[in-house]
Amino acid sequence: MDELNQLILQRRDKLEKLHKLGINPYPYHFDRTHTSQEIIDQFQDLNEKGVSVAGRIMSNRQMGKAAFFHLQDMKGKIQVYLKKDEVGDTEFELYKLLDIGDIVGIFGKVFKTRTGEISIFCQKLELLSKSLRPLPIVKEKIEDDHKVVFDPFSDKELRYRQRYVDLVVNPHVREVFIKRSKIITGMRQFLDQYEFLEVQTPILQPLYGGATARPFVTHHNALDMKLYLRIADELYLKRLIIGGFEGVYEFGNDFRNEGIDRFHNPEFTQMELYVAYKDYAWMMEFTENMVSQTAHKVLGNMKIKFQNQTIDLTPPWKRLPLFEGIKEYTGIDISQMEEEALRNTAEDLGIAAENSWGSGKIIDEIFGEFVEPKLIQPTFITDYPVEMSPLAKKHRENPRLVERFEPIIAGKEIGNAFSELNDPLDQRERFEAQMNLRAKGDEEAQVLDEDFLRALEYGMPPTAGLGIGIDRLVMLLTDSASIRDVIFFPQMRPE
RNA sequence: GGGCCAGUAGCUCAGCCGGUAGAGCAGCGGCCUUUUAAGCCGUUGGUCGAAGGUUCGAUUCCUUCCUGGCUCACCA
Repeated sequence: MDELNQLILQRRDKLEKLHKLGINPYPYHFDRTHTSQEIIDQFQDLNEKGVSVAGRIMSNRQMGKAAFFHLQDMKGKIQVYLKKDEVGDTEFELYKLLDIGDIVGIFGKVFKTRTGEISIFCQKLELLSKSLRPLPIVKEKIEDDHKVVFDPFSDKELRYRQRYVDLVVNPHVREVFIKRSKIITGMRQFLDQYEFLEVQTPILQPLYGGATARPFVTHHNALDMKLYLRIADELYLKRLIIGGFEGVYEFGNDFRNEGIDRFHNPEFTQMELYVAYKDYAWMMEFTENMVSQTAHKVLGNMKIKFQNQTIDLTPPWKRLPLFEGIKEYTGIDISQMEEEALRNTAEDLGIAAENSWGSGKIIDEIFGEFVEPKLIQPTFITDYPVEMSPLAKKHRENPRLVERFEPIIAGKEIGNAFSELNDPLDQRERFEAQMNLRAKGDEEAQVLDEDFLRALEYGMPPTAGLGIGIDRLVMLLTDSASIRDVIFFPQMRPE
């Protein structure tokens, strides 16, 4: 508990006075007829008409026996003009006990002030919730048609810890999260056109799989067993394909017990999709259509600005096989190299390859260092080495590769997809190879899932699968530099 | 985990080659019945992130720690 400072004590004092005036500072409901935005949009029709609005007081200018203040609701702000002659002594007393941050309801007539601002001439004022804690005051003015903000609430630590305050005083933050919601809705609408089934699969799993990452571990008391928070949905969604659903998707949170930085939060959102009888080539087209159409729906454009770069999401996106990409950006053809040669090449390129790394890991490092950051425009990197992708189907033309792609935009992968491995014997071998890596000390190597293999043995149709990192996509479409700006409550150390 | 930077009033920030703190906004009091970063006059408010050290004296110098940001490493 922090101590009650003077400002809070003053507000508690006002609360007492309100009680003494017989006013309930926390009443039960309020009937509003319009939002702030509706009044502004429909001013021609509403001028001189009675309306009621509700919202939080965000500014206050008292001038003797009259006052102006702004109310903020979900859609914006509207000015209220109040004068003592109109509302009477009692309500003017109430007004004087109000603070910025209080939530009030107003009945009044729409009008335009002398300076031209659409406002409400208050006839009745009702307190809906007394605020006891001072909000950061952010002042702004319109200059040359754009908004100038003074002393914005900008301390990142405070903004993340008290996101509720951030949302109240920083409209652009609200916008980002509205867009986030629209992006997810847009994707869902796109997916539903195909009649895919939206499903939920377990978050608490006895075995974790579907990705290479360290898990969070927890314990179930009644069953007295270890459980893991999922690192991916993949293996359960494929079980559903085996069960006969021919298209399933899930928006869900995955949990990875790894570092935190501006691209990583331990808890993040992913959309995974699996479609029977399709392959990764089909999925590439699907992906570029879904992302570009969602962007168009939310932003009205397929050309977007991201960190001072212009990115064109219009399909088709470039297809670039992994080895060709590495050749293009390093001049070295590593496609035929064995582990030893790869290791030497990596060293020559200045990458300190650790002993536990297999060839897949080394290739991934070279790619991540020399190619990925250069891929600003949307690019599908395709055809990864088989060791890097234990759940992907071997390439139809080259058994050393798998049919996999990652969509890369602005130098960051936003997803991962493949023709799903449905050969149960091959899958068992791949799992075993992973177990060997694990035995060598690779803590992120995947674990063998006997039930998943049993499911595969019953037969899974040819299937294409896709995972899209929703947080990264939202960053891209909202021009946000940090994942913390697109997650309401990013992980923080306790205060 | 490494490197760099930051933490001073409710918010945004000054100050600091040592002498126990300032501004703007907010708040409080006064004037003001169409203002808009309203204005004018007055005024309250701080264990200067925490602990230790150096010193007659530390917000200022040193050490350690805490929290956060950026960045590198690992990863989606």
